[in-house]
Amino acid sequence: MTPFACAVYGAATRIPRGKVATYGQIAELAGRQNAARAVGQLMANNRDPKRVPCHRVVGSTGALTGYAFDGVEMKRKKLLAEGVVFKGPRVDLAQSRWHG
DNA sequence: CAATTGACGTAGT
DNA sequence: CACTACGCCAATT
Repeated sequence: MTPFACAVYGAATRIPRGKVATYGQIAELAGRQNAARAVGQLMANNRDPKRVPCHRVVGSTGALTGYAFDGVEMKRKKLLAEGVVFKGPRVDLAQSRWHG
């Protein structure tokens, strides 16, 4: 595990239930403000979906971009179940965005 | 070590 | 708004 990856997963773990964070946010918490893309890479390659709530990570617009194991559909359901507010096809960041 | 890849982000059309 | 064109970064090949 690289230090960066560790920071990223660490940050992701801190996301409270019912809230979501953007890739950019995670990148920032991990110390690389414009590494949003790299963050996605790690999530996609994430071998421990049980340890990291990667379903609480969405795009800056609130769009659900992907979910490695169960697909975007399942991701949406999970968030919905946790109380995340959706605005049409995407998350309503105005309400459900996590402020760390 | 260089090239390729991907769950991004912002600005412009 | 939806779509395109570029910039960015770390992991993999």
